[in-house]
Amino acid sequence: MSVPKKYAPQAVENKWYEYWMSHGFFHSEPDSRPAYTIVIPPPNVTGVLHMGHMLNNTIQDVLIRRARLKGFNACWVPGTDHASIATEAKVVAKLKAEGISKNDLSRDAFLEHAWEWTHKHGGIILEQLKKLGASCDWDRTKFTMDPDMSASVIKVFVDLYQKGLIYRGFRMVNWDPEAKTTLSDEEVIYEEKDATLYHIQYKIENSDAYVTIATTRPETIFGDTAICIHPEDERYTHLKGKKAIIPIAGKKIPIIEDDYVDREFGTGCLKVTPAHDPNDKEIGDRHQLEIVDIFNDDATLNQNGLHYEGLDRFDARNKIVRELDDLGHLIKQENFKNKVGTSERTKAVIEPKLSHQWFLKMEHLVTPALKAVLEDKSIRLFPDKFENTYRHWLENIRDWNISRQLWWGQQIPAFYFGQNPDDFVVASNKDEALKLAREKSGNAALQEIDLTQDEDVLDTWFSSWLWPMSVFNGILEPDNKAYQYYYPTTDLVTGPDILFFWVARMIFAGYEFAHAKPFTNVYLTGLVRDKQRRKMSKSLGNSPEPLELIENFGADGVRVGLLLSAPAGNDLMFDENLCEQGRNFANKIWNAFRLIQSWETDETKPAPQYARMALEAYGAVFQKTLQELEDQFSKYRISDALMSTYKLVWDEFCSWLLEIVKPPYGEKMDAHTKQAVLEALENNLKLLHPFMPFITEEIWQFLAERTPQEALIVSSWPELKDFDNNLIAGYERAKDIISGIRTIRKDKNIPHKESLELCVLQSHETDNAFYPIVQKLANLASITDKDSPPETAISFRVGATEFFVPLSTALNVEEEVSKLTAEKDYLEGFLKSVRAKLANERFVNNAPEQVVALEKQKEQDALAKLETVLKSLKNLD
RNA sequence: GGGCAAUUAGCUCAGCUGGUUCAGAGCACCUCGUUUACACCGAGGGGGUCGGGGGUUCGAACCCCUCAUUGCCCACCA
Repeated sequence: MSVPKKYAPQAVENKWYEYWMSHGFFHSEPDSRPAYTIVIPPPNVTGVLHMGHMLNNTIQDVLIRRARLKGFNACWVPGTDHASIATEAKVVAKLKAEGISKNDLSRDAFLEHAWEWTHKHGGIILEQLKKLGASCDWDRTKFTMDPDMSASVIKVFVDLYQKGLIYRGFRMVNWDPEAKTTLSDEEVIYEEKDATLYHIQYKIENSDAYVTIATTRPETIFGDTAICIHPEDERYTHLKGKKAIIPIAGKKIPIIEDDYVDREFGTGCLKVTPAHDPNDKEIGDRHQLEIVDIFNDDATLNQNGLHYEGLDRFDARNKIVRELDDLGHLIKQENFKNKVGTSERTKAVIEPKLSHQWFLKMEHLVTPALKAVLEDKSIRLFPDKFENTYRHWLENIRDWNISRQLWWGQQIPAFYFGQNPDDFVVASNKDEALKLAREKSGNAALQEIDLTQDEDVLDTWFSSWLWPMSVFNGILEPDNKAYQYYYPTTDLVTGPDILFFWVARMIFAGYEFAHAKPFTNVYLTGLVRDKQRRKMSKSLGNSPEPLELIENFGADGVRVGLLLSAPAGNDLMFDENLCEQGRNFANKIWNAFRLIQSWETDETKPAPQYARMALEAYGAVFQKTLQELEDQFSKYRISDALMSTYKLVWDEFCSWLLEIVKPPYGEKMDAHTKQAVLEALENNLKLLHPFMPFITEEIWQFLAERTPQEALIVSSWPELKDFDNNLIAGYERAKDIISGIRTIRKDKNIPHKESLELCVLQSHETDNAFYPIVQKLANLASITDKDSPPETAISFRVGATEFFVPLSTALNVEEEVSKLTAEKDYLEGFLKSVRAKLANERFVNNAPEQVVALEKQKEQDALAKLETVLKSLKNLD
């Protein structure tokens, strides 16, 4: 098998992905090994892969591949989310484009379209993940609307209802007039917007007086059922007990007093519209005010809006303002900054609306969830700064509105049998429901046909909060082997934007239904932004096409690019240069491999001293890196871990080790050294594999004939061993000496081919051991000890040791003198400051002994250096 | 309105409980270098008064106060 000169990722990536799949390496079954489980944050079933998914899933794959190498039974469960509102919106839009209105379809007919759409577009995103190299257990792929998944959701709903945690309530909820459904508080995004504060005067009944209120929503005057003043506001005492007349409508409403009113704001007078504002609703409840709803479901005005009936709320606002102005009721308009809630999905401005909805009580669920994250730390958030956010949300949580006026999703298992609000039962199937309904109504003659199931479906998150359990069928069959084995899962990797939507709720569900946490570590990624820090979005066109990136840089390159600058919780400024760096790294690895495999060996040749030394030292450096990686991974500092690996391979392995052991031109290599280098390469491939699975497997398979069981993906992580720090220190000194000589060559324009001599003043044992390396790499004819500096030579120091390179060409005395003089000046200044410090009694008395001793050592070292500098200067005179 | 976090080289970020290296990395930049793995490369190099101001300390990028800027989260002031 010949090794191609260029590494061509595309063919290689497909080849190995198929190979891994066909040998079932991604598949996991419970066994005697410890489990390492990750469940994917299920993307929307009809979604398309974007850069956020790329980052997220690369991190998950790195974790799962490393766990697999470390001997865990690694299981990464993939799947998709039905994404109730998002998918329904897409289907509605698609039907609309075909000239079909959702209103004209029956529920069943609509669902048929939705399923068709799901089957057509569903799972595309999972296919895209395969290109990235995601080693998911595809046999376990789940969809949140799979029959068993839906059954889990229904079971949980019934269960919570029976526990009294789910209830039906008439409350003010967030209404999305575009999707015509309610939304949870979390699905509403508040944005500051420029608005107008209208001052409108209402006539006082039986009087010529007026009262002026300030409002941002003049269109709601038809829903006014009171004017409210502060009880102690002296400006308005004369209005107490009077009635005001709503302009245009002419309706009389009471003037009431409530200390909710802020006297400083606006006019100090508030119009009360209980049907369309949560605060007004509360005031209304306190004063038993009438509730007048003026909107239809699509936020057009209803018959209460009189001649504005049928108009959209914003059109109506403009027209009403004009009419008020014409009638002389508009006193003033002022600019005003207002927070407006919009729907996360449709962007429509949210309308507060009173309606019957299903709610889940949260109070009881919060307690174990707070404890796990903040007290026991049995669940850990990375980075931990999110603990604050988490705490705050949980401590201020309100009941969760879980019903949605949509069709795509799990239909609420509540069945109505009568006209009263309480005439319903909750059951997981119709038979059960009928039984309960007969009991509850006392009417044994009730038939199935008398039952009407609630039209609404459940919030998407009411199914995805079960995900870590339900993918293993843990809700329906909690004793099953897989669930017992894989749950609780190990890591969760997701964005902080769904910390409340999903992460916290999974923790609630875990403790409520499994009495155990759903996962141990939560890695929260940042947002992928463009170079200018803008969010990536379709409309800006600043989002690269992931598959094109993979095409251009290889999946390995893109993975490295994404990881290089993605510390947990920090936004990632994506730049194609990062992928280029990843691709370059792959190229480097490829060429190192090509170099090594090209070496011809001579069995009779002994291993040279320099190679033995370098390999031993490299071994220590490798172990040190291995140790660093343990630490970095335990803190989920994935980009640091990648950088450590990057430097190990590029700098230590390629730039140093390979350059040192490389045989002189035209010579063969000894077999022992080549073997050792090959082993080092294999170990590097193991460390690299989680980051760059494809190229590493490709090289691994080139290196030897392997059976499937010997594939890199299922090999083993290198063993952690003790290492000698002195060995590394000595090696570093050798490198410094080599750099010193390279600098001289560069300064003096001496080509590498021309060999030099090196003289050492005050030689040290440790340096000695590594001289063979220095001699080889710096192309030295000799290294000799000297008692005093040679006549014409350039000096440099490494640590306290003085080195000289005698030059055949005449030395530029002037240049040397000025260089040495500068050094002399620096050392003298340095000495002065150290001595000042040591002369400072307060320092000597207060600082720890160690620190003082170190200062003294620094003084001694500087003194010694100064001495040699002075000696050299004298020689040059 | 409340809370949290950040501010260190041109860019993106490290810098653990204040003390061994005149502050580190990667990328970018500059100089030189191609018959001998790789120009998707090599060698060498420049670059920061650690956001401003005060304070504590023998000693501060690190602790305290204050100001400024940015980001995020939460919140029903019309």
